[in-house]
Amino acid sequence: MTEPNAGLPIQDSPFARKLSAFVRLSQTDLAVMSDLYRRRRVFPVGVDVIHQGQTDQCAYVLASGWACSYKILPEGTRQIVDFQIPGDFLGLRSVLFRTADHNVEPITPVHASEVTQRDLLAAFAETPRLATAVLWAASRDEAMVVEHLVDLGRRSATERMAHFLLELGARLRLVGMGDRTGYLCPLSQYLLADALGLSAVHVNRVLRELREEGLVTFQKGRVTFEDYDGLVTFAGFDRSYLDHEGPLLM
Amino acid sequence: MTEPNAGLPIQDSPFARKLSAFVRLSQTDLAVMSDLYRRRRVFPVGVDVIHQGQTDQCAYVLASGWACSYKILPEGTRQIVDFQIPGDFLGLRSVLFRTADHNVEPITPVHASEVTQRDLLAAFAETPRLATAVLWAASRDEAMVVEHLVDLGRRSATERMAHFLLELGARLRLVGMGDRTGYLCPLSQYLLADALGLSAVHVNRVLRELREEGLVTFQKGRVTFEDYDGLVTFAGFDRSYLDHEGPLLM
DNA sequence: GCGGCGGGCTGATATGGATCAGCATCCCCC
DNA sequence: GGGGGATGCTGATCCATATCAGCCCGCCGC
Repeated sequence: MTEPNAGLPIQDSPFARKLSAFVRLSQTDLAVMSDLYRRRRVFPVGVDVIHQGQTDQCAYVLASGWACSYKILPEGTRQIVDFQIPGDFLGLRSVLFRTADHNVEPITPVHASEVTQRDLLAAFAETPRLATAVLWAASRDEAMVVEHLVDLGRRSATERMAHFLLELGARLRLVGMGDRTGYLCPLSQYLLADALGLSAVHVNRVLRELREEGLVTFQKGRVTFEDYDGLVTFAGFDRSYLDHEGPLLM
Repeated sequence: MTEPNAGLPIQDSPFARKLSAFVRLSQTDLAVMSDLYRRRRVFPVGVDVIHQGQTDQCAYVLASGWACSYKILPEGTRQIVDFQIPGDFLGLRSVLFRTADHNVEPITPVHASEVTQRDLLAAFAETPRLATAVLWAASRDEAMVVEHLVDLGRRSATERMAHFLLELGARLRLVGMGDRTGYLCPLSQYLLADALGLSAVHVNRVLRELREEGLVTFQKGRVTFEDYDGLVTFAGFDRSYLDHEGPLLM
């Protein structure tokens, strides 16, 4: 397999693009970031990136591919907490805990850069602006989990799916992997079910319903928005927690 | 109203007690913390501490009383994301966003110390160890939200309630407000319903069920564990995400 | 060329929890 | 001392979603 975006200038990496939505990154920031990108690793499907209960994990920045973080329950079912796309951290939270409290598993083959606790703190010391940006990224991750929690607690299955597809679209657009018309999406209906707290059967029916309503189509690995504004209204989607209009910190 | 724990030495404050579960705090750390505690405010029930959509919010450290953070949905219902008890941050996440993405409302009268973004970054510069501790506290908050998400996604109403009561108990014990036999709890069944994604009616039935099973009793503002180990098993509760055995960082 | 398997799809039936309606108690305020 | 607003509690009914069962299709390995 060829290394995706190997020759990409650092400011065009998904990670830099995402952080740029929050702070304006200087040449120094970019150089330090470039350093973080050094230790590249590849995870094929089936090899966990982070394993629940394991100690002394390090974190990763996802360069290409899709992953998901999840928790396993005693009965054997699982709850997917979130999906990760290029530019996202994998296991940032678990760096601070003695043992990882969740799993991260690749959905497609994954290229990721290893970041140890030491690397991160060193980078922070060098450019505090980057520290702020990373803290922002972590806050954004938490905001997404909160929104996901609202999904599960108070939205119907159909609203939940609509909201989820919109959020994913907005995130992908931020790193240049989709536009207002839709995006490529490697998630199976089983994965959606594990994420949305539904059964796979019901995911199928909900997708059909959204398709028949003329709102979104999810077929053959592509999500196509047929009526974006209608979908936003239906889902009660407010993207303000995902970015700002233009960088905040200069 | 008299100021609760006004004369309390700083190392006995709930905030210090909680952070001590993670790092060993030096005299300097405690002094800087004492400084953060300076600007005290009081919020009676009915006055929001943080208001969704408002800009330039600051955060607070809760000194006494209970609060809850929640999101309002277009239809008028709400989802409570978490309850805050003494020692917890209020709105830490919203300091980094231009506008707050959630509400925080007192459940009982609340005493809290105001912390601005500037205060926080200044304190971090002074004692990096405190920065790590705060980052840990934030990670722990996120871990709790994640566990809450698993509650809503994959646990039955009864397991969910059991898990919730256990988690709350463990948190309260960490700040000295409860023990293995139980704790005082000012939450109404309506609040529980908004948090657990249930109807108030069903909350009532679930509590009855747990009582009749001889696991927990929640009556007259007190939660009493009748069979702690049984409850832990029933809920699949693993408290490892809430603390460590002894401080990690020396 | 065929068997196995993952994934999408669908109908029938079961069920957990919502919703609606109403009563009892306590407490606060007039 | 009486009225009204929270809060707790309970029964009856309804509905969203789970569960079970099975089919079809395309892909991969042998």
